[in-house]
Amino acid sequence: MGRSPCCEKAHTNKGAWTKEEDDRLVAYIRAHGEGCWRSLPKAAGLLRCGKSCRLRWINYLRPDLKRGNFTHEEDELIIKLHTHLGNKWSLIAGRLPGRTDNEIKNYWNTHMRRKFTSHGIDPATHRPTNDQHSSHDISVTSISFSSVAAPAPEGSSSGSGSCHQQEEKDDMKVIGVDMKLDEKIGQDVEPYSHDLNLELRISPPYQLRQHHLMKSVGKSNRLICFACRLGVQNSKECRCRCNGRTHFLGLKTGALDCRYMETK
DNA sequence: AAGGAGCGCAACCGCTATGAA
DNA sequence: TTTCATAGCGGTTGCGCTCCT
Repeated sequence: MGRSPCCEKAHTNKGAWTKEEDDRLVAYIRAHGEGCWRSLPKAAGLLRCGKSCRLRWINYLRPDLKRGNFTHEEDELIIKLHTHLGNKWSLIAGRLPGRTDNEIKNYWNTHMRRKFTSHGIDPATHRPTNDQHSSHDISVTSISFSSVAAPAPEGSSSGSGSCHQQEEKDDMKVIGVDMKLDEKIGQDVEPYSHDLNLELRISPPYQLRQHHLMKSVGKSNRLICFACRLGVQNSKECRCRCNGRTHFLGLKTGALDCRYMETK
């Protein structure tokens, strides 16, 4: 037995919203607030599914939405957050005021993904697609994007022959991809002088690097639980009661502990 | 100028999480 | 504890627009 439909599909409109429908939805929410989405369409006089109303409001009609192109700063932040969160679009959107998860998802799947792949980088892993190493023996992957065309440092192009191609129409450019073996963990890495340097350290299981990570975070040596590393400190799954730890980029630091990043 | 290909984005679908009864 | 309704999320689809031949 399947789930009952969220609305009577036979009597609901689908497809693009009309101006009149938008106006009705906005007027209703302004008057009554975001209440029960299921009952909203009927109350607002809309022949729409509640789910559809919710999507329309969140993704398009909300007054605090920022429309228009993504800025370079937003680009960087999206890359940074995607490195650590993956396809958690709602979490990423939560760090980008005025942007919706759907917008960011679309932007990633169209613009960013193409830029990554055109430079020979897997957008899912942020690693070179022709990477010959297995995942367990790579510890550092530095992917740097810059709006300024700067010469790539010598020897920084391993694994990505397309990094230096100039034919890219936009001004985004991969400066360097650097991979180092596991024994490099903890060593100082000569920084590139770029606008942004993302360093993703793909490492052995968290506990093995606990001491190093605690030092880098500058906190006590208390172990944090799995729930906190996922950024859900206040959940009932929390075993360590580390609520309220410092935020970084608005994220609970625990969420970043297993793979941390540096920006320059 | 016409038509096909590719792209971008809004919207939908199916699933999971959550909370109330 | 179980069941069910609802909210929310991520993946996917489809349409309209632009570009290219």
